[in-house]
Amino acid sequence: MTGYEVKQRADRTLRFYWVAPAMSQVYSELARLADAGLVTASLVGPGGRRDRRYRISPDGLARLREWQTTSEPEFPILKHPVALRLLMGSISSPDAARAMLTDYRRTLAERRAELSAVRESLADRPEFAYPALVADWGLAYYASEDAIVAELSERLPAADGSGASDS
Amino acid sequence: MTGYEVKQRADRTLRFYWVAPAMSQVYSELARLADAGLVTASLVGPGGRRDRRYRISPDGLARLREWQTTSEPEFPILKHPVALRLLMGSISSPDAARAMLTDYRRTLAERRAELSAVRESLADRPEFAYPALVADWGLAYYASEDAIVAELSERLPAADGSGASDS
DNA sequence: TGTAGCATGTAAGCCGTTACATGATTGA
DNA sequence: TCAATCATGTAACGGCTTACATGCTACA
Repeated sequence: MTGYEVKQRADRTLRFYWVAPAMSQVYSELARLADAGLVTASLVGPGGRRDRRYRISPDGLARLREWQTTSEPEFPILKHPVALRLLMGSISSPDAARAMLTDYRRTLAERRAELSAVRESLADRPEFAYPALVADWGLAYYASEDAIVAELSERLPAADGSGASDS
Repeated sequence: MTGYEVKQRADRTLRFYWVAPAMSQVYSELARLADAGLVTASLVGPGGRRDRRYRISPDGLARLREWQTTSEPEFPILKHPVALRLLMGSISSPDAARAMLTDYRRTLAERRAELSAVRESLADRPEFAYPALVADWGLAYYASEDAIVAELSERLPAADGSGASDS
């Protein structure tokens, strides 16, 4: 794949479980991997274009496999701007918190639809069995997130004045 | 609070929804906030120790409130090393994937117990109503995570040779 | 002929980490 | 008296971002 294609692939699937890397990072990382011999590059394109097409090397595949099965996975890192704001809900009004949660459910629904589309494109394709499992994982996460946020919204105090104290 | 106390607080609650910052970051960030006038520092301690105790300033509180209610929260960022490895499950054996998921459920249970303890310490304390809501959010997440991982484990192909192809 | 998409990079900077470095207080 | 905990910082570096910069190809 070219760097550009790697970026497209990452935007399609990787971003749900990791980060969608910037183009600049894709290119610099690919260059580092090539230096380390973990991928090989070839210049391609009819008419001698300077597109670089990368392929994983046997060494790279071995290292990837080793990383995958031997190294201990870290615990997932979550950075949740909505939960972070809710944590300090007491400095503002319950209504502000409620509105924020409602908005969040909306964007959650959009994300869910995007991942659903990915999941459908993976159906009945044995070569994508693992990506399909992971997509289902993501969909389950979004479903549970929507359910708990709905519940939390209801548990928020009814509208009255404004913020109480915190410590 | 002192920087040290801020760090302890972050380790106790913030780490479930964000990151547990390194001590060094707590101190440098506190210094930046003090420079910006968003917190005020006072030297304290019997006998003239040089402990710095910080307090949020009126300006800081106003800015925090503004950030909380006015700024649009980003969508949560998840970095999930287990999902990332599972995504490429086809380069190794289903058994390796199964073992990884089993391990993950174990550490998930530990985390869940830790957050449960925090949640219990927050019970029946109206001043911690919002932190309690957020703790319940986290507990719901861990519960759903455990359920879906158990299900995915079962959907993994039964043991046979080793890895198939991927693309 | 112009614009959207394909394609590749460099530079500066932010957020967060680990490693390094220091010192006071409490209590076994 | 020694170890754990409280307490504060600096330096180097990693991963990732935004801004900046360039040029080709397909097609409306």
